[in-house]
Amino acid sequence: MTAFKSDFLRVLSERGFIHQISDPAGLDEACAKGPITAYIGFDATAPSLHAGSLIQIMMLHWMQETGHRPIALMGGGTTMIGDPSFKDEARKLLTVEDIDRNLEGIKRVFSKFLDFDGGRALMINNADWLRHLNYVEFLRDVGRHFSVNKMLSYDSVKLRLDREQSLSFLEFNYMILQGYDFVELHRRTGCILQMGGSDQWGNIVNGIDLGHKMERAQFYALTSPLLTTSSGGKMGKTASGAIWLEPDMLSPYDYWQYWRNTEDADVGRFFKLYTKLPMDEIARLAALGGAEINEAKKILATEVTALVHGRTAADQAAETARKTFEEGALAATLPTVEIPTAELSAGLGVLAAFVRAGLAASNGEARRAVQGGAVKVNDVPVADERLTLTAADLVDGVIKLSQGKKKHVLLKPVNLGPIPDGGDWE
RNA sequence: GGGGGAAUGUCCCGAGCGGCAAAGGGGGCGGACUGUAAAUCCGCUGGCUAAGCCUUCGUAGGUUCGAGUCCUACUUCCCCCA
Repeated sequence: MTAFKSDFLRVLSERGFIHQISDPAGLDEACAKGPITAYIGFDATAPSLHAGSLIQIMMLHWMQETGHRPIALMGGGTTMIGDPSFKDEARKLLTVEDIDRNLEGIKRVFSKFLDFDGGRALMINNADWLRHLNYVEFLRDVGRHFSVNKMLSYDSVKLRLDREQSLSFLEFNYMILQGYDFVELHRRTGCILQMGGSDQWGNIVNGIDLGHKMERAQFYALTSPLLTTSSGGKMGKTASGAIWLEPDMLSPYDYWQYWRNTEDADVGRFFKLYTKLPMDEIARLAALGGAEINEAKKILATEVTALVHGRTAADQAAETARKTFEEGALAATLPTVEIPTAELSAGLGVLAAFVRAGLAASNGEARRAVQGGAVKVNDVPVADERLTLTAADLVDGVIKLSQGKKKHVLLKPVNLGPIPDGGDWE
C-alpha cells in the first residue's frame, strides 16, 4: 500500500479497512485538500444491524474523526427491492411497514458512533426520493445511462446466473437505484464518495459511472474487506446466528462473549477494525502469545462492547464473565429468564425449563443435550432427563441452567407477572 | 406459442429399484484435549404425553395393502426452438 497524504485514508489503511479504492491518488488528493462528504447505505432487512455492519459504521466514525462529513444512508427505498448482490436466491419482500419499523431500530445505533450535531454527520433516508419516482421519467433520465450488457457482467449477479436461479427484473433494478442514490446525494450534499463492503463494489462503481454521465462529476468508491470468520459469512439465518447490535435482540453479556471467543489469529485485526485503541497499544496486545492472549481478548471484548452498549454495560459483562468463568461463582447479572412462581412450585421438568430459558428449541433438543452430557443445573450435571425442578433448587432466589461450558441462564421465579402468554421468546 | 429438464429433511449442498424418518457432505451444537482459542478425535443435528404415536420430499388430486419414488393437473425455475 502506498502512503496516503490524507489522515482519513491513512487511518483506514493502517487499520485494515481498505479493500479497494477506485482512484486512490485522486481520492487522497481530495481528502487532503479539505473536508469531503461520503456515505454508506444500510439496508433495513432486520430490526437491528449486526456485527457485520460494524466495519461500515467504524469507517463513518473515522471519517468524522479525521475531519470529514459522513452520511448514514437509510435504505428505506432500496430495501423495498432487495439487493441481489451475491445472493443465491431472491429475498422475501418486506412490507413498507416492516421496513419503516426496522429503520427505527437501526437508526438508534448510529448516535453512539457519530456526532450529528450541527450537521457534522447526516442521516438521510433514500425513501425520500425513491418512493416517489415517476417510472417513465426515471427511465428516460437515468435508465438510459445503464447498459444491460454491462450489468450482466458483474460478479455480484454471476452467482445467480450460474446457478440458473432466476434474477427478477425487480432485483435487477437494485443497482440502478443505488447508483441513482449516489447522484441524488451529490446534488443534495456534495457527496463524492461511497463506501461499503467489498460485495458492494459493482453497485458503487455503477454509481460512479452514472455520476460522470449525469453530473459530469468525479465520484469515488472505497470498499472494506468482508468479515470472514466462522459466523461472519452467513449471519442472520438461524435463530442463534447473528450478532445483533440492539440489546433487546442480543444481551450485552452475550455480545461480550462473542468477542471474548475471538480466534487468536483475529485478535490484532479485530482490535484495529472494531475499537478506537491507538495503534501502538494494539500492537502490544496483539503480540501477546499463548495463554496471555486471553487478557487481550478480554480487553477486546470490553472495548467493542463499550462502543455499542456503553462502558457500564461492558464492564458489567466483563465482571459477570469473570465471576462465572474464573471463580465459578454465580453472577446475578447473567441473562435471566423469569417464570411464574406457581410454575416452579408445581414442579418444572428440566427439559421444559431449558426450553423456557431459550437454551433449547424443543424438549427433544433438550433431551439430546442431557444425553450428550451438556446440561447442568446449579453447576451439577444432569443425567436424568425426568428430573423435576422445584423451589428447593433455588439458590439465592434463582436456578442456574447451563448448556455446555459457555451458555448460562438464570431462571428466576416471580410473582404474578403481567401476562403469562407463554410466547416469551428472545 | 412449441419441446425438454428441475423442485428432497424449512440453514445449505445433495443421493434416493414402490416398504423411508429418508445415504453422504458442509454448517451448527455438544463431549474429549486446551487457554471460554485454533487444529484433531468422538457424539447429536423432524415433533410428542417416546420400546409407541404424529408430521415431513414444490401444491392439489389419483393408482396401490403401501408413494419422495408411478399417473394427472397446477405453481415456480432452467434450457432449447419459434
